[in-house]
Amino acid sequence: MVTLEDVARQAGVSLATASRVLNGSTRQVGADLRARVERAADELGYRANMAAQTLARGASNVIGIVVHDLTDPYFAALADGAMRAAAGEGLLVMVGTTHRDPEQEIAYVATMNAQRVRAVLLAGSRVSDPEVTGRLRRELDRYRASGGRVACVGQDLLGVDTVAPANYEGGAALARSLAGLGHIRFAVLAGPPHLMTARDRCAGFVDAVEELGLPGPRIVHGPFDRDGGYTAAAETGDATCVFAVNDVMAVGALASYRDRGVRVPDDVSVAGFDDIATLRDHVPALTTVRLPLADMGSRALELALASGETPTVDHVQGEVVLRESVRDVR
Amino acid sequence: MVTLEDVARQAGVSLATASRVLNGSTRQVGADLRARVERAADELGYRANMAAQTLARGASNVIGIVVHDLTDPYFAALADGAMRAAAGEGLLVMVGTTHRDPEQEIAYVATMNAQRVRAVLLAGSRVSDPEVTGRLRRELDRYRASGGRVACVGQDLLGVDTVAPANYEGGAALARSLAGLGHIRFAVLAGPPHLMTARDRCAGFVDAVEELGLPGPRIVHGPFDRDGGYTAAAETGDATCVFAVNDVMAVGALASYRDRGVRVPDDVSVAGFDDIATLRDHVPALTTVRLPLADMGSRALELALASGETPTVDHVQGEVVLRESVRDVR
DNA sequence: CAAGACTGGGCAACCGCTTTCCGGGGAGGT
DNA sequence: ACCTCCCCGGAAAGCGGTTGCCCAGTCTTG
Repeated sequence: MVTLEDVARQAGVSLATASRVLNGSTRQVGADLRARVERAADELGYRANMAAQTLARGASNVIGIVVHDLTDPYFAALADGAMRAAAGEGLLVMVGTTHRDPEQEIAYVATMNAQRVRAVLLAGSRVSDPEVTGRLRRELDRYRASGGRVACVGQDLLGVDTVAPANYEGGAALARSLAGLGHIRFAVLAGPPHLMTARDRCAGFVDAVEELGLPGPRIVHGPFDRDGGYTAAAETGDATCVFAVNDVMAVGALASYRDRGVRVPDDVSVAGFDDIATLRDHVPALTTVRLPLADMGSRALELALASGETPTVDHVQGEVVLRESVRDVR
Repeated sequence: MVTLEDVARQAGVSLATASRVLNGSTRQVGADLRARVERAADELGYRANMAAQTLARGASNVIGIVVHDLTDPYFAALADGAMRAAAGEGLLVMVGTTHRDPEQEIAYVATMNAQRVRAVLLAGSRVSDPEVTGRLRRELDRYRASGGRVACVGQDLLGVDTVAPANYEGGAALARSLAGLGHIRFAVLAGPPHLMTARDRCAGFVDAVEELGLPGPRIVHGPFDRDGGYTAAAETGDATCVFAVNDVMAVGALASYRDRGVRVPDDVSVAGFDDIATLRDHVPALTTVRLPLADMGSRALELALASGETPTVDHVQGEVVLRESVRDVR
């Protein structure tokens, strides 16, 4: 393993000079020495040891991103946005996948803290359990106490910079659009009761429906993924319009109806949430609420890096996109 | 920032003892001191500084994964498999996204080397340019010279442990299946000419078609993504069966045909490659060649960590999955 | 009961790099 | 010709841990 000392010796200069040449410094180094050092480094195949550099500088150039599930396009898009922004700042990215286990999320914050990453991004829904949230907050505080920066994409529950998708408002806007098409009997594939994102989207939808004087939607809980949507879709009763709280569940629901010979949108209309890019070619095209996921990811990184005294909360509005999976029944 | 020294002082023990208690060691520490140290660490909110630990131990617990594009479900699945395996080994993951730029890939290897990661996984197709491959190899050699381990998912071109999907054979098997259904005039949406994965799949398909004595398929080049498939599908002429070299392109092709009123599979049959999970509910269901992506990712990590003197090459066979996007024309 | 084998605690060297501080030499000013 | 200032090179003190080694005390064991 080639060290800076090897390079310095080979070039016949001091450690200090070699360091200044190779790893940047405010100080100048004479042209001849500089060339000698560079040549030596090249010949020896020197690569700076970042661990040593981080230790000496007291600051790393790594950020951490903690996501629930990278194979879920929602998180992939979010992470991609954040990673692009990070690359733009010359930062490396360490990714932790919790597979939806809140304990894992806490553990990852501790780990990222140990890594002394410059910032941590928490992507993904909070859960409603205040005990878990409390422990997460404590771990975050511990991290921030030693100079770490944190941002979160999701609910503003952690007292940190947050990019908060307007889940409630998005659900409500969608409900109003669907009611505007003449739908009256709704059902919601509501996901898990403890997941805030699912809850907020569902609540916005239900409240809006009720404000319009329509009968309250039938709520069907279940997992937050494709299979959850598939299963839950079997219990939507006589609803003419079904809202799945995310696109992946909506696609599951569509598959379920298809398998059971229920036509969409003729027999039942289906809408989702997120507007996942990979799903845009689905047939029938999915009505949904579009969220600018990549922007949200990069925005979260910006917030984290810039974070000042009082946390900033950015509310991101979704945009209802009507497509052929819902029918106009007026 | 709380250091081990702070903990040791607060607990009234030496640095060595505190280290042995908190960060593991073969040496025993008496129960009372151990308790004192643990309490002090907890009170102070101590987190070991991994940079220091890495430096002192001379080995980090981080691995690097370099992918082309995380929002492409192919890479997401691969990365997820590798990350699960890494988590099982107690390793952290640093992810680099090249956005399909080979120079970026080389740069990331250098960076991962600087980070002294335990292993680097290179996921994704090689390109046919030998100059670029040569530079990548040199960078990898430099990394391995200092004890780094490397594995690759893709073509066995780097002289490292490799998980090699049988792209050529998969393309050929698919061709034989499709010909078996009575198809005669084929077209291939072949992706970019320089991308080995695209090339191999295409070559396998073409060779198999010709071996069967059928007319050579029409080859349409274009980008490796959804839009590439969409555009290329406009030029498939009178082919009755179209092979897109990956699922994402195939979905683009399906969209193109739909937009132009060409019915699939009635007017034209379409097949892809990879069997992307997110796309399994597509309508019509896509005929494809299934690759066990998550397993390939975790396998690559295993290979890298275990890597011995001579590189191992694992060939992974794909499995043809016939679904409704192709028609039996016999 | 003495001697050797363990146990467990602490000192200090070291991991590889950054950066402060010091000093020598050349340029510019008077 | 002398002084000052600036420029640039090097010595050395950290950064926060790990670990080899020494040593005192306790446990066997003949």
